[in-house]
Amino acid sequence: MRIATYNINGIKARLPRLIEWLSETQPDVACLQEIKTSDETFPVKDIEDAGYGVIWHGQKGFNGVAILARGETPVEVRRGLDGEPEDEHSRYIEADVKGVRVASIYLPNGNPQPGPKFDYKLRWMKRLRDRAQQIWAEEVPAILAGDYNVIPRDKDVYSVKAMADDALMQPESRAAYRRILGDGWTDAILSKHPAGGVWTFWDYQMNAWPRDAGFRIDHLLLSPAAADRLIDAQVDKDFRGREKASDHAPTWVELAG
DNA sequence: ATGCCATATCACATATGA
Repeated sequence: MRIATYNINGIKARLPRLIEWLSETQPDVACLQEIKTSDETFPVKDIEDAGYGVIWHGQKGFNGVAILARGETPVEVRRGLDGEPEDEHSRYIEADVKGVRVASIYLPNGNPQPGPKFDYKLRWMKRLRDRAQQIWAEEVPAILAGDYNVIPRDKDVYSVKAMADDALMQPESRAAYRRILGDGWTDAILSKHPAGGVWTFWDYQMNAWPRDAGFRIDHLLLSPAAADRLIDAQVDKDFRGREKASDHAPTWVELAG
């Protein structure tokens, strides 16, 4: 069973690419981020016509997450995180699908730092960890997948110097990510590619894609019951090079069974 | 400090992104 995460940077602009990716790679479950559309305007019919059931948590103009499942509709468990009722960003949706608990996560970018956006990022990461601990206590196979906007290690970025002041690799961002891993979650790409040099994002600017100047910010975190079934973890890098591509590439895990 | 590119919206200018 393959479970993927894909920040598509606008589902309307990316719809042909999304349908093509679903058709070519046939993921069993796909977590999307940055759908950038309201609940009312989500292209549910196009996705159903491609053979997928879907739940989504939209927002006009930016943010927005969804979970797709081949041949069935995910059973929603919750949308949004506790701890900050005034937070109206659509960044989290969670469902039970094909025997696995799956979350689609769009973690705040946090730039510029320092500042209120960075503070929001760190608060959001604490709220995510709180939810992850609740899921952990349920002892279900679980995958927390999405755009974490965190470069975990220096080996996960093309240039430490170029990104040194970016919110994505500040010590506080890394520490918050490490605390979640410290609770026992397995970073699937890290576990299969410990040497690093695996990118999931390439900026549209500064010729980043042709230079292969990327970094790793899209992550799949596995609970022990899911990690026990981990066969492979990869990036569909090819899709970053196509016409009208997202700046992220699809990233996925293959689980036994 | 800003633009570089891209997507979006009360669209020909501005917010957001990473």
